[in-house]
Amino acid sequence: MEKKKFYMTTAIAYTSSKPHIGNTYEIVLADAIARRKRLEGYDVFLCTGTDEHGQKIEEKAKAAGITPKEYVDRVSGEVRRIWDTMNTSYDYFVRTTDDYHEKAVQKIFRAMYDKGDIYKSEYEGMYCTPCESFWTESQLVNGCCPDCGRPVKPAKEEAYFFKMSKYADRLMKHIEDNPDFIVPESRKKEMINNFLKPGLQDLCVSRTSFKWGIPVDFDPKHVVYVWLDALNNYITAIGYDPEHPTEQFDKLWPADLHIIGKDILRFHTIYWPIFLMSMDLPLPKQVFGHPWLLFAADKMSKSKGNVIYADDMVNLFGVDAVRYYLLSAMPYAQDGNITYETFIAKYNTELANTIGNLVNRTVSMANKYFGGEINAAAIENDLDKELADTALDAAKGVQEAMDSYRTADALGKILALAQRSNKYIDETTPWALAKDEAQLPRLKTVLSNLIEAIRYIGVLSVPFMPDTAASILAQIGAPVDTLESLAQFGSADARKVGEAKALFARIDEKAMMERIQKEIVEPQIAAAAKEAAAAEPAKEEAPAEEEKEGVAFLPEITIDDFAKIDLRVGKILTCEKMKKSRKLLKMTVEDGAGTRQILSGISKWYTPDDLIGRKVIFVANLAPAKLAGELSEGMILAADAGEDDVKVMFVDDSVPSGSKIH
RNA sequence: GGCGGUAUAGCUCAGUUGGCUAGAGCAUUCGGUUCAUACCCGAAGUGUCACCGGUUCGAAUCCAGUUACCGCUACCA
Repeated sequence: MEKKKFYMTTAIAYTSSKPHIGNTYEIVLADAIARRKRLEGYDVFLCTGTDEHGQKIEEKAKAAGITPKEYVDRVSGEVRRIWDTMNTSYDYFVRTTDDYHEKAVQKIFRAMYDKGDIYKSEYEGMYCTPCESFWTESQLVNGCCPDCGRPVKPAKEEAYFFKMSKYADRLMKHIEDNPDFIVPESRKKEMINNFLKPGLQDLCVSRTSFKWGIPVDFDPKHVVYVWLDALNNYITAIGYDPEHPTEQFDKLWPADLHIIGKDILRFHTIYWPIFLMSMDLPLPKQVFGHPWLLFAADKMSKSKGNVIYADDMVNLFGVDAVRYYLLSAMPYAQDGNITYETFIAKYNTELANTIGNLVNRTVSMANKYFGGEINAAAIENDLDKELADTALDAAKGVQEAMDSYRTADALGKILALAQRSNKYIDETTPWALAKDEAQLPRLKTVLSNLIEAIRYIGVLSVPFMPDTAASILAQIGAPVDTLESLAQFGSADARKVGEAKALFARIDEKAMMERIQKEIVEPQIAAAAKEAAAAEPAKEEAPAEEEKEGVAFLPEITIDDFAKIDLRVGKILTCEKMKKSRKLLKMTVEDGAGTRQILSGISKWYTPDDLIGRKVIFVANLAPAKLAGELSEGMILAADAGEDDVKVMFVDDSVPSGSKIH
């Protein structure tokens, strides 16, 4: 009988910098699901890869003094190395700079154009380079990108647009008809309420402002928008070609599961399905937007020395321990935490003490008492029955949990079996049985049952901790690792077990924390400080994302241009939080001639009390604008004082209101 | 402002369609055991299940409102 196919993908990693452990979570999650599906008998194809185009990369490469291709080759290689370090069993690694991908995307673009779904028009607005996004004037925050807060440049370009609205109704219907299309549920609501219900805007799908992308073949000064480029990896990787159908594509598509981070759900549940509709291709069956892994609920940041990289963790603790943590500590629909302390605690109690020690003590006893000879498991009393039931329950529970990709629940079932097995040892006291010749048959049964329970643990662990599972199965001499062998407790034959070998060495927390401090935290802080100190554009190492664009200056202007701006000193007379807005403060400012109302988006950093009575500089001749229903007649000057920090420019109280600033 | 989510033991979290004295793991205290990686097993707990009303024989669970935090989104100079 032919095996049922299961095509799944991860998002492709953007090659702007090395992925930290939060990014790595995704491929490990996907790998665990893939391995489990294989165990269940599916013909699984897991695809992952790297997303390598875009202006951001073009600029990073320039800063590094190499070509974009050299740059992405390096980062893509690094991504792949980490994926391999994590022992992930992807079947294919796609790169958006691969020749076949680029050609296919060009054909897809042309087909959409020919069909009338893509049309040529003009795009005008403010452009944020790092975010690769256009913004309207009104979207800007303090004249900067609302997403990242960095400066934007005015830009106008001829561009191609995709008619999103054409397919909106069909997409809405699809989402309604297929309740499992978007999971978790809460994410689905965000997509429907924020995008589909208000109505979709046409999407700009080409750029002329930079070169590093896939050229539109019939209009080569344009490159294809990164998302229209990147999303198509899911079909080009398996051989999609609009002109020449391939057997592999016909077999694998539609994808059964796209695993992505919750932050890019919009692209995968709105744009991607619509692109597919335009191509007359079936939609993927499910998109799972997983949560993110956070460092102790704090954002990871190099300057704090708390960026955790997967390879560092693997060096310290071993690949399976890291996989175990990622897969067991993440809640299903909420962000999870990781700290070195919680990692070590979980490692010691669950892996070393509960599972590792169970295997070790059991195999040791089998060798000690019977030279490793054991029988098939046998149920002789209630204790045996309970152990067997727990094992069968674990097999069932893991299946159920994995049907909805709840790896934490699945691992919990495995752990529970290990705990029950340890208890079984206490209840049956093998060391006491060993002292009585007449009890030896019973002792053998006890050990055989234990080994059988451990076999369940081994087989069930295969998708999560492949090496550990293999070691467990080798130690107990169990050749089988199929799910069928778990249908009945005691299905493994009498045999000889192998040597006992510790699976997870216990960690001395104090010593380990000192080592981490010295080997990881301190060097990281030092490196960050060095990077910050070298305010010069970095050359060798790619600069950290945060500090990249901050110092870019705007184009030169003349003194006449400057003279157009009427800067004045004003005293804030009243100030209050605006009910309708989270960011805005409404204030009355004495401007020398009278008073005026000014709104400012600084309520995150200042309370009204901080401002009332203070003198500030404001732009007096800025065209009034209506914000959140209120009029703003000017703009208070404030500085971006750092990442997510704003400081208002206060003026000495001796300066009269209305004073002009030169 | 709109939409959504979360608030449960010191910590991290489970709690399915409302049903007995509200759970698990870690940490804490006490007891047991010695095969094993100073490990394992047992016991003891502590909770106004965010707050306030309501529906119900009965609510952590359903409904209305309030507060706090988070996410998405929006025309916030």
